[in-house]
Amino acid sequence: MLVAARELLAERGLEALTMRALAERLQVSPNALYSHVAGKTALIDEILDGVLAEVEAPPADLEDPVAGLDSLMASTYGVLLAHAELVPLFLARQGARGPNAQRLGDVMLALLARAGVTGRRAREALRVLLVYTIGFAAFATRPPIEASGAREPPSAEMLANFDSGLGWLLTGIVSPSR
Amino acid sequence: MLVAARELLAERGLEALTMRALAERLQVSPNALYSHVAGKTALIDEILDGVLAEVEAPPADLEDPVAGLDSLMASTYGVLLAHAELVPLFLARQGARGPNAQRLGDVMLALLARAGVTGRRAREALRVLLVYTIGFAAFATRPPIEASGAREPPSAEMLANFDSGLGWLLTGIVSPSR
DNA sequence: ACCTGAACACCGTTCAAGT
DNA sequence: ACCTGAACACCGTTCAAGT
Repeated sequence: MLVAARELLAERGLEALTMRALAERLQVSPNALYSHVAGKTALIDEILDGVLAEVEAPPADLEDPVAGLDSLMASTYGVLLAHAELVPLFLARQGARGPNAQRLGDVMLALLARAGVTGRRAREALRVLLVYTIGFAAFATRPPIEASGAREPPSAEMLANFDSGLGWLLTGIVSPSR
Repeated sequence: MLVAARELLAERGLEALTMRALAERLQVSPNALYSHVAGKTALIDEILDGVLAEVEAPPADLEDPVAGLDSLMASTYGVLLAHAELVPLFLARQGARGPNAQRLGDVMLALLARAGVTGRRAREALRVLLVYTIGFAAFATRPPIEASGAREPPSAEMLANFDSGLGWLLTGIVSPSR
């Protein structure tokens, strides 16, 4: 059922992911799905969390926690772009919940702690980094609102721009608070 | 019709904004609404753009364009928080379209130009600032995904955190490119 | 355990017709 | 110009019943 949902999403997009369409693809009646999942949002949560399994942990030989955060968020960004059709769902659900999201959050907090950022400030930094990453993926994925012309695919330039902003944020996060 | 929609939104939230509910509130049949607006998303676009009219332009006696951007984004953030129930819509629509959004974008681009940021880099900076501001409003507005405990209202601390990140971003944006 | 038939309570939108 | 009645083509979900 999860794989059928992902196929549907990949082939026909977000709006086509409907319990009824999913049932039809599985050659089953719509309500049969409720024997396997609590509801549509539970299904979506499972899909989103599954995608996060693709995020790569920073290389173990990295001694610099800030470089680790940089690497981790860049990987997350890449995974989001690779599943562009899901980005609006990540936005709507403000991330994901589930074991993979939990693990990702823990890794981020550990890296922040190693960088000397703890407690409330660490939780705030985590929020900012997630907002930035998911938000950027959303804008890279769909045309910007001032749509002036060409609709480009996620470009190397866009990725570079993401990296710049990420660097600015990380610098600020680990700099001494005012 | 627009005021009725805003009332519905304020009183009963996002999910209650339905063409049928709106029609009922206006004591009119659902399809009658289509004499006044092209469809539901057109209605939403009008509402979102209307909210942006509340954003205050930076004070005219500010000679520093970066301070102007700081002020402008802070005002935008405040307006978004004041309409928390609309933030998910801003996310979904990735901003707003309409005269007010247009004007806001133009002011931002003018300030960026005065700060020496033009062309593609200016458009990217605009995107980043919007992503950051809307994304932060979304996270300030609803519980974060790692929801560890208390659900706080948008706090002074959250606003301070927004300001910090905004400062980091602005610093990076106007610093010479690598 | 997992499915079906039937239904409930909704949606947004269109069309023809009325005033 | 602005409205209505009726309908279309959908949704997610529940319930009772079957195997």
